[in-house]
Amino acid sequence: MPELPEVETIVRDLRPHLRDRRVEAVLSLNPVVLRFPSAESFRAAAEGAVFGLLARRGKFIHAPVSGGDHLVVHLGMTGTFTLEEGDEPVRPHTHLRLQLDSGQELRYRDPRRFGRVLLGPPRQLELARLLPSLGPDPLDRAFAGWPGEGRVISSSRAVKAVLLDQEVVAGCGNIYADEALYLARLRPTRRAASLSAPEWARLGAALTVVMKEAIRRRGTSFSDYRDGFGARGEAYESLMVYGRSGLPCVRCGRPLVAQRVAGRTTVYCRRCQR
DNA sequence: AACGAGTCCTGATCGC
DNA sequence: TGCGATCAGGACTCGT
Repeated sequence: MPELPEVETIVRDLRPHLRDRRVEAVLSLNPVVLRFPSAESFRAAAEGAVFGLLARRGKFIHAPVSGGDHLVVHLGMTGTFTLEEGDEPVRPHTHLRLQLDSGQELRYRDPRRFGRVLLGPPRQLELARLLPSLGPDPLDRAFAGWPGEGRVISSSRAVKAVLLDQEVVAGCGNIYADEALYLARLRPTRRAASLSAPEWARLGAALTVVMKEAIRRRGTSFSDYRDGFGARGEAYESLMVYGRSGLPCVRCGRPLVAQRVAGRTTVYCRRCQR
């Protein structure tokens, strides 16, 4: 599933290629993935629009266009957002095709349709609750020291559940929550309120480390993820726990265990994570 | 407040 | 070979 590193990779890939590109035509649009506005309004606003500089907010791709609107894309579980040549075959489940003045096409594809597309002024989308409010981003400079010098997060929820809450940390999903907890040597089932300030600081630092390392490897491809040009990432090989249930812990050699926490499959080491 | 369960959805995998 | 069951889960809603 695309999380922060995957979305960041896509944004960095596409940013220089989309800048100043004009949308010649909306070649296809599946209304089921369009949360706002109507298909008619989308077409009217998109055609002729010129892209500015792409940005990422949590797991959302924000593509500003002339006139102040943002084309906002969330990839859900299986979404891809790629720049392809116009004569490339259109794959199944392609829900949006924008023809650009470069002859290329910007394509949004999502077999499982958990993702979404919006177009509008970002502030208005937030006020209308079409976009959620997001917590601090592990890639921001301001994230250093999260959750705050000497601060803790008082919650009865499992610390894993807290990491998956986009209002607490923007961009963290199941893979990197497990990886960060492993790096910080914290058991995912721990009640958040039981973590000390140094443990929180460790976790915050671990989040930034695992995200940056995954970006360096251009994201984790274990199923559907592709970068902005349709290629796979190679972070899967460097994962310490995710997808490694039953395999030896790289630190102590004991088999990693899988357990459902906060409704998600969670993998950790019973010895190394306390 | 915060949990679990249900919902959406398709493709990969597994057992028979 | 092929079929049905199961599982994967981000974000959201609803009931407890």
